[in-house]
Amino acid sequence: MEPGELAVDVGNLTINQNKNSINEPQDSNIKAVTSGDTPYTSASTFEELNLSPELLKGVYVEMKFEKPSKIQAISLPMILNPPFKDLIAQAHNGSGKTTCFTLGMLSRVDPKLKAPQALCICPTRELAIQNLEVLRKMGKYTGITSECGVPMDHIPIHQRPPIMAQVVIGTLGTIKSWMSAKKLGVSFLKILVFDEADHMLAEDGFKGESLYIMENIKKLCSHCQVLLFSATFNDIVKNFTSMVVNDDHNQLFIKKEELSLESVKQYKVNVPDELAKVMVVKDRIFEFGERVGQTIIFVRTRNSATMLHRSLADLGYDCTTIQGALRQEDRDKIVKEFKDGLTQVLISTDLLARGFDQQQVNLVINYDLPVKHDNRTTPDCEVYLHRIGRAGRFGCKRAVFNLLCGETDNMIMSKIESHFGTKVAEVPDWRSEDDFKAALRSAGLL
DNA sequence: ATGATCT
Repeated sequence: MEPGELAVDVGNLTINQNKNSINEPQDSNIKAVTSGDTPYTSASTFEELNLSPELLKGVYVEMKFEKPSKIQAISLPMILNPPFKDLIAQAHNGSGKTTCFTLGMLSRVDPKLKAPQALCICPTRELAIQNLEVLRKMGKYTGITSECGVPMDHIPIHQRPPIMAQVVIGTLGTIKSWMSAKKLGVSFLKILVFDEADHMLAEDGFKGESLYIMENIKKLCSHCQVLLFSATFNDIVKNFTSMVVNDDHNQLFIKKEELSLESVKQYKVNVPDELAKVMVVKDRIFEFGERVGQTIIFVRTRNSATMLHRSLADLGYDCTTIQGALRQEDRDKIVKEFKDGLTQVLISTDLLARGFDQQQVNLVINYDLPVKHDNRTTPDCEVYLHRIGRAGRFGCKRAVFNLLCGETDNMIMSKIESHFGTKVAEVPDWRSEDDFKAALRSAGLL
């Protein structure tokens, strides 16, 4: 902590949950570090935030929110009030981060100025589209214009008119190309958001590209508020974030011990070979899965996504698969079908590991464990947390099955367990229907 | 040899 900064333990503030989030993880120990002597009062109602009547209507009528969640109560006064300091905020999956920066963007836009004033950068096309849908819903009565910056049509960038929308939400690559083609003016930007910020700033993530955008904007904008949001910030990224925000910024972090996985029932299943993995998926997941809601199966590579999908399809099991090599239209179609509940089981690479919000998902399968890309024997604990965060965003039922094959997998799994300080129960026999039933029952799913 | 974004 910098000298002069004030650490406030806001752990005992009243928790005001959104009506519709039954099992919102308790952000019980958010550590707030506010810089300087700017006082902030936690907002117990949305009225206190001085939102426009149109925006407030969107919050209540469209979003059906009642009161700010914990992260919203603490972060929104920091985001919405002068001097509009930069913010680094960590909060649990499903705790309402999107609402924080969406309200931030919508309320800082000057409706009369028809130019990009808020920009949100996301790691994937799917997340950008999802975030834009939330923003349009929340901002329905404001008349604020928005545009999705993802590769969509086949019109070359140079044949496009300049972007006029007041809020732009998009993926890194598209935003970057729009900027270098001078189609996205940033002179009037007031607020810049990085969703899944730790990944956006990670060395093995999108660090270089993010810095390009950041520097480009800072050259043309004297004062643009920067918000960094994620459920995870490892120590390396955490240290680096101070390089991209103003020295005089606010921070909200969750204690590592508090980032617990308690609300998810985790299991490990030892299998002898890959065929056994496929058999577990078809005999257990398909048998029980449909009864307990939707399922996402995470695999490591695009190729194994395709292979698993083919194996299951050959056996007559109905599921879909998504990965970055598919055509954009196909990706959109598969996500839409899944969100509409038309498909029950979706196989995915880590494309959907972060941020993807589908409340009916109650089961997550780690067909392959999440590992570092430069070292396949090292677990990627951040990705693990994000993957299991896809399950049970609504209601209190959720389970994760980790399929382990061989010594290395067991070693990786035990490293994940010790990293989070949790013990993952083992399903004794992968062939036993009763063992799976017992596991699902214990998770509250049967 | 491998996830994610663009030109």
